[in-house]
Amino acid sequence: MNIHSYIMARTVDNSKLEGIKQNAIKLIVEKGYGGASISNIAKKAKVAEGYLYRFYKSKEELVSDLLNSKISEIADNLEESIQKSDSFAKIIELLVHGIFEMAEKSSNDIKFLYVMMNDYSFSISSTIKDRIALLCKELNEKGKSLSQIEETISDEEIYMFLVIYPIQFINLRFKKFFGNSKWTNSDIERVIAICNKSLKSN
Amino acid sequence: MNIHSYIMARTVDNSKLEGIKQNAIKLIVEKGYGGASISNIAKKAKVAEGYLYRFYKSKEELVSDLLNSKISEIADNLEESIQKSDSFAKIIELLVHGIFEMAEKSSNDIKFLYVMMNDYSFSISSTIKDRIALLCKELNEKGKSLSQIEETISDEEIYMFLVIYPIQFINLRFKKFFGNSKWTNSDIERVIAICNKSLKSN
Amino acid sequence: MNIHSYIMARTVDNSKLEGIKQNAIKLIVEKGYGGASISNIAKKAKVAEGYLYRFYKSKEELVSDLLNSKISEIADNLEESIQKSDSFAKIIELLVHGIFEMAEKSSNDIKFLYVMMNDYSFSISSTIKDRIALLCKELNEKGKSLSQIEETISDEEIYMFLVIYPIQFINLRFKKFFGNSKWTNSDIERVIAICNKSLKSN
Amino acid sequence: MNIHSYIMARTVDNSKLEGIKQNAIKLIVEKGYGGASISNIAKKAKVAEGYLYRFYKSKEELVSDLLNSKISEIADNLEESIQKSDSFAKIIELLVHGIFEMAEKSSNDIKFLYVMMNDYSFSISSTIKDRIALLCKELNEKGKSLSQIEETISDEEIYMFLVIYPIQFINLRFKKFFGNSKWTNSDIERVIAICNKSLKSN
DNA sequence: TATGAATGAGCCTTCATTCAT
DNA sequence: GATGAATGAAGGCTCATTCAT
Repeated sequence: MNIHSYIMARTVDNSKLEGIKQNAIKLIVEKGYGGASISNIAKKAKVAEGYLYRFYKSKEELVSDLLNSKISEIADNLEESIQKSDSFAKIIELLVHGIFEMAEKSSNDIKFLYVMMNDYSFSISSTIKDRIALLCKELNEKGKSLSQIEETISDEEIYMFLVIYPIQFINLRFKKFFGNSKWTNSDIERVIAICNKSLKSN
Repeated sequence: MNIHSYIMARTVDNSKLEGIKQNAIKLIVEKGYGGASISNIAKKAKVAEGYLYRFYKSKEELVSDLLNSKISEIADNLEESIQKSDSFAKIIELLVHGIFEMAEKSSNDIKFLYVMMNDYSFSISSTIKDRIALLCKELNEKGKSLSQIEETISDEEIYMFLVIYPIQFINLRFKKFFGNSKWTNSDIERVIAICNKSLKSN
Repeated sequence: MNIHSYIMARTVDNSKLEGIKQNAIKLIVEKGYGGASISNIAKKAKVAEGYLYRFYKSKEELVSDLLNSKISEIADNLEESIQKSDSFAKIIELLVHGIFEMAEKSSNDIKFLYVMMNDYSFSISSTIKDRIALLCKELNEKGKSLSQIEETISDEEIYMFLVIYPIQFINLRFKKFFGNSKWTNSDIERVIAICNKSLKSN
Repeated sequence: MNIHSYIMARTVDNSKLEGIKQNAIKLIVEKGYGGASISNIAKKAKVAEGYLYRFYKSKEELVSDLLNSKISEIADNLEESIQKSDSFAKIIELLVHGIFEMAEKSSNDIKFLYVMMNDYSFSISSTIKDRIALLCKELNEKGKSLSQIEETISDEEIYMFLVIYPIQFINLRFKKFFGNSKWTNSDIERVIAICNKSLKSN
């Protein structure tokens, strides 16, 4: 095997794996975990049923990995937002925009996150949970040291507003609970404003 | 047949249906919709598998009814809170306490609500959705007429804070995401304070 | 209990049993043996499910009895036709008319007979089978002694023409295999003519 | 993979599907549609239960296909008999022999046909029904143009004698209604003679 | 007598998973 | 690597039958 074919193989491979992942997410969102059969996922990803088992040893592992990887994206987003900013307001802005971008780019991803995070049968790996908790703590401390967030705010509340609130908002829109689906820039600004108002010291 | 046995019969009957409902909720929370098999539900409820079909014509109907009935409890709670109060702060207080009480009385119910509301494969009946939207609107108008909530607040945001936030908070605790499970009275007061701060005019 | 109520009871009783029988026949014809559930039969007969088991110890027994009783009607018809006639042609005429009348009076009965006779999972009691065979033999002998049927005709052929042929013809019509459903008097005459032509000596 | 194993693979494969078909037919004949469970069919065919669903999307489809395919054999038989013959008597001879051969080769097939054709819950595809009706018409016209069958004979009567009569006769024998099971060559000749006598002009 | 609640075996079907090719 | 035939456990659901009332 020469370099060329090696690169080809890798390319083909990754696109196939990516197809599996995306269709798994899509089907789980649409039909739930039980409704997303391996057979359907494979069919939509144009891959043989058995192929999937080269990467994951079970359906559960596939979904678990997917959940952890998508949550990690949120954590990455959080981390970057912290690193890139010097004020608490800036962090919120970056983070919330980041989450909305994720929703814009792939609505299924954010729906998937929404569905899977709010569940007792699947759970996020404790490593990632710890990472997120730590980032919330760091953010909280930073905000307080800058006197930009209220003293009484807990790490948990940081998480509630910066992670849960945007995800819930976006999915409420997807579900058209209050009629309007999707969102405008002013909706995003509004979410940012709410977070600011709720957390910041006055 | 005397009165006693009559009452017994009725009691036994209702307790069977109640057992089905509660064990369905419990199993769905623990294992998800797919993981909660009719066979398991029946076994735990100490009832024959087929018996369940006297009340519901399918598993889906059972779960749908359960979801709608639990959501209705929240709506009832909301409605009562509005009726019993004369200030916006009082409404929030009653409502949030009501939700925590529900969680206290039956943690599975609030977990079930959390799991099922955050899902794309099951949905709340539009009647109940409309009812809740209307109550949020009413509440918003009332709050604004009393100048107790900010002018920019939407009905949707009322819903986000008064319904979503408490449910998310409670389940975050159940999941021990930030270490501590359960909650104290001061946690409840804190949730109320957050809602007030976030919504009220200043 | 006085005579009046006794008669009443019997009357009610028989009508209920009759309802069970007729609805069983109807449902079996429409949906097959498996599709005719005791629950459905009872519902249509306006009787409790368990009531049926006062008369028959199983669903199979019910259907078996029904089959034998309807076959017996054919046998009775055959017997009467023989007794009432002095020529072979007259017998055929009476018998065929009798079968068409049965179909006219209750299409379900003749359909039921058609469905159940052509089956390997249910069978006619050997007593009735013997009775019919005997009647065919008697008829054959009578026809031959009168030199009205061909010498080579067997008892079996008598049965094929006098019982099977009319039943098959009627049901072919019910099924509209050749377009036309139901029949006219001339269709009946035609069946009689065919039987005569096929069996009689020339 | 060599040619031999290739052939083997194909053989095994077809034999599995064939096993499913034959055992389905056998069990339906023995126990009726409801009594022939997928589980039993699969067990007898030495195949996993689920395997069946690679070929048919439901039990009903399996049985429907089987019925239509067996009826088609009769239609093929009819068609060939017409094509190969120049006289009406020859057609009858070929056709009746063909049906008896089918019964000889696989008694279950003819029993299955007998059971399923005489039923109101399953029905032959209208395409095949039309084809048979057309063949009967063709046969009738041919016979009449040759002055070999009576003017009054209808297409329906052609069907009654050439298709129904032999099938009914064979199954009457299988059921030993008149004692004797199976048949001899002279029985076959007798069926042919009856058909001729009944239909032909004199 | 008559009911219908309650049972549980068994049905059809789906689907995660394995493995020979 | 990649396929998809084949498996069989388990799922939802139906239904004949029993029995307390």
